Amino acid sequence: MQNFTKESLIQSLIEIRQKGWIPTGRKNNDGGVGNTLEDLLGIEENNLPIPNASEWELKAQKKNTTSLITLFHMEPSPRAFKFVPTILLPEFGWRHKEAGRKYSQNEQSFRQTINAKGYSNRGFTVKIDKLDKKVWIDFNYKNISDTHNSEWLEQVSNKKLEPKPYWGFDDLYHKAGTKLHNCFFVSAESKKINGTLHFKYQEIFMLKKFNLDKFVNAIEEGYIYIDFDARTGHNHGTKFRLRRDSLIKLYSDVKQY
DNA sequence: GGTACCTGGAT
DNA sequence: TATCCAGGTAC
Repeated sequence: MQNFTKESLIQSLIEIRQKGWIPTGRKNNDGGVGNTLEDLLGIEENNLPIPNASEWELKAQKKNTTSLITLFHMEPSPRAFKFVPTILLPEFGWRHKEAGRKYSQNEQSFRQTINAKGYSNRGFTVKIDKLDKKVWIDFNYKNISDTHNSEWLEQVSNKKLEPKPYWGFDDLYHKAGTKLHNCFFVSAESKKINGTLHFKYQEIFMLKKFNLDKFVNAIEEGYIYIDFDARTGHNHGTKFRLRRDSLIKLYSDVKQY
């Protein structure tokens, strides 16, 4: 991999911006805007839990989306329980919308995008305990809305989530500190040209000094979401996510190029 | 092949 | 905003 410095990254990103419309390098992949940016920088695809380019993490996002930005992936503790594949998906999951069509008849889904502000309509929420220094997941069937089908309501009624999935502050600090300390955020316009998705990279933000206290406070105040994203055939992992404005606020030093 | 990471979405 | 969701790789 190329050995980037801050200066060479800024230069490369500005050159990419000057190229204008660039075809996606990943057809049929929602992550195309980020993958294509990595391709242009000569970064090989990997799943290593480290910054993309030397000490710099890269985030890209389509301009016209309201989707959340993923900070990182981390499965909850205790790891031995393997919460998502052995508990949350089989015991609390529901029939996938594409079961019997795109997927098998038995395809289950467990997707929850939740924060500390309140319970989702499937009864899940994020809790934060500053004394025990952990973020944990609660489930309470009393908070389930009755809009769900009776089969699922029956399945989870009176069910308890025990033990609670959690993330220790120290683990979160280590993950965020090593992966997110410095970051470039790049936005891109997108459109199809002759049927192929293209991106035009535009705003370039240099974000320095990720602030761990602000990170925990953002979880507590509900600006950071925990996003479970599993179906039977593919667990995409459990993510910590937030909106663009919230991402920028987590850094102490922000510059736009 | 299961699990846990990576890159991100639409309505 | 809430509730759903995508294609990849390492081990």
